[in-house]
Amino acid sequence: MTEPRQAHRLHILKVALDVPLDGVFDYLSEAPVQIGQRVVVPFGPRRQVGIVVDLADASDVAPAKLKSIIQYFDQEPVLDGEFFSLLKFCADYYQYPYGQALLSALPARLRQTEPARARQQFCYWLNSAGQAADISAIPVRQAVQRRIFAALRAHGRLNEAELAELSPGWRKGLAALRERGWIEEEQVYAGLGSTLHASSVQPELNEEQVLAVQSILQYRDTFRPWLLHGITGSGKTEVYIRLLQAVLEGNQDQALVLVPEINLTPQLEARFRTRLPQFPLVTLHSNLSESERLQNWRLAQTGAARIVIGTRLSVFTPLPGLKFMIVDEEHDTSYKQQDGMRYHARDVALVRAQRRNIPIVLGSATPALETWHNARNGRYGLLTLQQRAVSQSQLPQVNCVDVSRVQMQEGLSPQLLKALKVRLERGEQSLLFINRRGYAPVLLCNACHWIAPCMRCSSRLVVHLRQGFLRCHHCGHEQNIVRQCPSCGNADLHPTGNGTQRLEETLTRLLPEARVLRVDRDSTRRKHALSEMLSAVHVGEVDILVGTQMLAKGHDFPNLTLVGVLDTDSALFSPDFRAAERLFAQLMQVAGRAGRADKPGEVLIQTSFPEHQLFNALRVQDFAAYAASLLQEREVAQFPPCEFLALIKAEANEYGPVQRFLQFAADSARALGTDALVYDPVRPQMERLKGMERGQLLFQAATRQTLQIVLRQLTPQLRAHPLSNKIRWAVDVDPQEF
DNA sequence: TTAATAGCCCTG
DNA sequence: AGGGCTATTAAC
Repeated sequence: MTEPRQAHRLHILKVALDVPLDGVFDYLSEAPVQIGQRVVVPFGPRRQVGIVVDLADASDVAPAKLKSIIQYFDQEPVLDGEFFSLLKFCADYYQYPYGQALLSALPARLRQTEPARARQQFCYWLNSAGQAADISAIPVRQAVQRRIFAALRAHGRLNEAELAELSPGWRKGLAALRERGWIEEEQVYAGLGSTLHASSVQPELNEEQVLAVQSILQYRDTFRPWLLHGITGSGKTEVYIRLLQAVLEGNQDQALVLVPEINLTPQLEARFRTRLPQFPLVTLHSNLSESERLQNWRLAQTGAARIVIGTRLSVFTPLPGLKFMIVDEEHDTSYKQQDGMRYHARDVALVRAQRRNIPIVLGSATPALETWHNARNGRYGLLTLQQRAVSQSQLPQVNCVDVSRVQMQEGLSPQLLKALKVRLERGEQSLLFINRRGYAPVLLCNACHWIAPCMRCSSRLVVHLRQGFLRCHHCGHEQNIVRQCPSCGNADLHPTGNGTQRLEETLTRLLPEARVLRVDRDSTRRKHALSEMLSAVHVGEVDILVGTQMLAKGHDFPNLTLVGVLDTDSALFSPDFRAAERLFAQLMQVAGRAGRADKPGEVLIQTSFPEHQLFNALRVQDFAAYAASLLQEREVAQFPPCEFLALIKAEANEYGPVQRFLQFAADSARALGTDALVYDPVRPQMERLKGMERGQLLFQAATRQTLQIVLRQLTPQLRAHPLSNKIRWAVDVDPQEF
């Protein structure tokens, strides 16, 4: 790791820029500059933000070409060597230009040429006059003022986040107190968190949890990946908390916790904040404003934040004291970046842990097959939590309903309807899980079987009856509902199949006494809609929840005892080899929603294939057995995790150039004499998307190294190809979607 | 990627 | 000649 050096007599700077070109650019510098510093440079006719990655005293570039730095951000903390080396590794591994990789890992504010200003926040306390004052001096009607005053008395110093919890109108109240001359203030780095709700209650750990904590703590300051395999409710979070406590206590070290999406961050964050109030904590996710993001990132970079909870991008956050990492729900697909540099945050985290020589814990109830494979072959330590730590509750009973053998009523089997009625009578809650939002997935002509297609995608338009339009869920295209079949002129067009809206409608009709709530992307678009809905469920204002996969994750509903699953069969025979793995993970997760407290749960799955091994494994909640059978399939097919894949994806207005470009790629790769298996260019599932014709080229190899060798030589050839600028293309190493 | 400019057809 | 368009090229 390179320490920042001063440029004394050296005056050539190697600057990385956010441009899709290999290599860095040389600039002249009049002033001393440090490696890791941000600068503004002239680049062609424009100005760009750059990062100084190296210093030199000579340049290969013609002296006349060399330009000077326009601006130095020399007041900012510099980027450290670990940041450079991790992104260098990723740029190489994922075939992405180094400069772009570096810049894309920075908060947006730092990619702009304007000086970056983080949000300034203050903390407040009572000065001696305030301490001497009495609350009776504040009129009773000034409730906010009184509350703030009382809180400052009780807690000493309060930051803005803490004050905001007291009242949304805290600024006014505080201004009034300041007016009285009672307040003292100081700039503070906010986001670090609140100690208002600190809790010192340490729940008792069960044996498995104790073993997990002890095992992991045996190997500090060593690269050691652990799979913490724990079913929903088995107490993984408590294990994380104990580990963080042990790792961070009594030092200045830092820990990074990766989470899949903002959706479940608030819960984890809240628990960490109450249980670990002694460690300043910041979050990094896309819901932050840019100034908050920059501030939190800086707190991480300077070491002020001891715990960082973040989504995939935060895996690159500079953390000088990083000693421990957690990747929660490590199987989650949102860890894979699907554009730009297509990195997998879990894999990058593993690389980072290895280079830093620190332990890393991957937690999941349904690990990715890659991770499971490594745990089974001993490369990762395997720790299992099988008991449900939350209570003495039992695992849910999983049953399949064979939909080919029963008379269905608008998508609902008699068994499922009956089960719903039973919960209604008992005053318990049910969840119906259906992965299709909208009213009906297709609009069908009964006479000629024409189906309303999307003009820009290879997909069907989904009927949104209430809003009165058809919508493509892939490109967002909307149009009025067609009244007459454009193919045969028939006016007999029917919304066919079940979506969340229709299911909601059906339930309201069949079970009029039930209070039905639909939770999908459409109904939760409003800012706090989801959390409002979830709390409505919690206080018992809802009997039946109808929802998409967004309900599968991380929400506990103690009174929920039935989960019905509709329409899963498409994933069972999907051409995507990971579809079944994902379905299994999803069903395990939904099953975990049922019967969390002392009430036993039931899961009813409607399927035409009740004997499918996936359901058999689900019935006994046996991840290991199902994983073993999947692994066997993958071995035969030579698919991951047994072998490794890379994909070149390309798209353009017409398929012709896409095909020619990919054929060139295939021919060149073969000409390079690679050991990788180079397939022929094919069209993906979704042949056309957003008006673009798509194609892809698959590479398969026994080792990552083999793929790396061929891609390293091939990518520059592709960049130089005449079609390179006419089509859109990208290399996807370890692709997740095909 | 961006943006300047080279080249080209067209009109007048 | 000059407008308006696309293709090409350079960027430290």
